[in-house]
Amino acid sequence: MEAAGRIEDFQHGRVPRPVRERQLVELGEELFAERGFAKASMDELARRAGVTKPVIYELFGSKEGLFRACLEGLALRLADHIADAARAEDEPEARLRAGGLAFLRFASDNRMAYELLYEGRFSDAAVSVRRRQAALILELMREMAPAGVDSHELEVAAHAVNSAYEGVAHWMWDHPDVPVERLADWTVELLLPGLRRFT
Amino acid sequence: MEAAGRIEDFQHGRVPRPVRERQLVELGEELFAERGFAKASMDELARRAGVTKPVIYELFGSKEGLFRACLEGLALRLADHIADAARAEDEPEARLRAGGLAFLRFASDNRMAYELLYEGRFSDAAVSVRRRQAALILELMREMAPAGVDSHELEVAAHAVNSAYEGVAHWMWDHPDVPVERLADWTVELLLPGLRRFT
DNA sequence: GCGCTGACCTACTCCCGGTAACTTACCGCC
DNA sequence: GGCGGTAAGTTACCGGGAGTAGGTCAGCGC
Repeated sequence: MEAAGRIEDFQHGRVPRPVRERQLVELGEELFAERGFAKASMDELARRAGVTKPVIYELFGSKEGLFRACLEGLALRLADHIADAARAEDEPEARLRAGGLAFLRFASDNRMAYELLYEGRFSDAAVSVRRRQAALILELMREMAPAGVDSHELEVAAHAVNSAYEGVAHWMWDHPDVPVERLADWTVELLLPGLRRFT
Repeated sequence: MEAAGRIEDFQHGRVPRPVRERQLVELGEELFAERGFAKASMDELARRAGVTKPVIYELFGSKEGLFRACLEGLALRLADHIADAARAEDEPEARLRAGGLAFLRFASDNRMAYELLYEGRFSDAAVSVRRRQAALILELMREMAPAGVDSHELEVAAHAVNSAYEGVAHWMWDHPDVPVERLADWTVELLLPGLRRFT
């Protein structure tokens, strides 16, 4: 009987499936980010959502299914963020710098979300996230690559670039005092010379 | 009373703690490699070792404790493998190629062990493994870097190089037909130009 | 022989992912 | 308006795995 009504109250009682789904994904992202995959419990998610477990299992099939659904949104947000930043530039160097900076900013501002994306290399979910990121970079590179470049070599370069930035992100978390722009510059200086061949 | 006697039989009955410890770490590495951390069960390890669970918990405290102990050995082996290969060369380019090749070979020949090392970025165990690998590369780079190079920049480069190779390893698993030497060459060509500054 | 210590086991507890079977609110239709 | 049918949700459970309390049993010093 409160006038207030917290957000969750909107979803109390019976609600169409797609709404429940979005709500659960949202709460799932929070919970997984707080606790990590292993320590997040489905019972707790159910409690937070004001629902019982079978509802979640009806919608997502399993804990991993829910996790995938949560990753989906995160991965899309990250990829869009990077693609937008990179495509705003034309020159290869500016593209690399802008894309890399966007990535590092995302990792810096959404550390929990980022780590969620890569939790468990063994899980094919994380593997597919990495593949998609590399595919994005590959696409961006292909838009500028001259004809005659070996396709496999380009793919390998894309994977290497992607992972190199991941490594930089890890260093960044250990050194929060170093400005992200400087990191982006260093990484460009390291990678660009070897990438000139592809432009 | 069999003449045969499988290896485990040596450890049956009462045995000094350090021996049990080594045996459990060894069997643990196998089990974790087979199933991954999450799906490996302590009951099964106990069964394989011919011991009961409390023995394991007495020695390692928790499942994660055992996991750490297993990682320790793996990480050391990997690091030694790379350091030996790299230090056998003098020229920067040859070092990078040799070290990188050693890494890729390890990842190729011991995929399970490798993935074990990085299972779960969130787990601080994996994070510390990555840090140590980067530290090794940093050390190798420092042995050749001229004075006056910014220390932070060198560290970032080491992390980037390390992770770049991780990314290449992932691509490699998706393309087992491509010879590892070619991958090593491509990666050297990509990274070396940007590293010349540090040599 | 006697007790003490170190190696090991029995027999649990609790938590968590997952499920089978049942109940309730709502919506269209006569 | 009431009445079925279905979408939405619940209760009450199972199995398995991490972790533990407390007991057993062999050997060694004395």
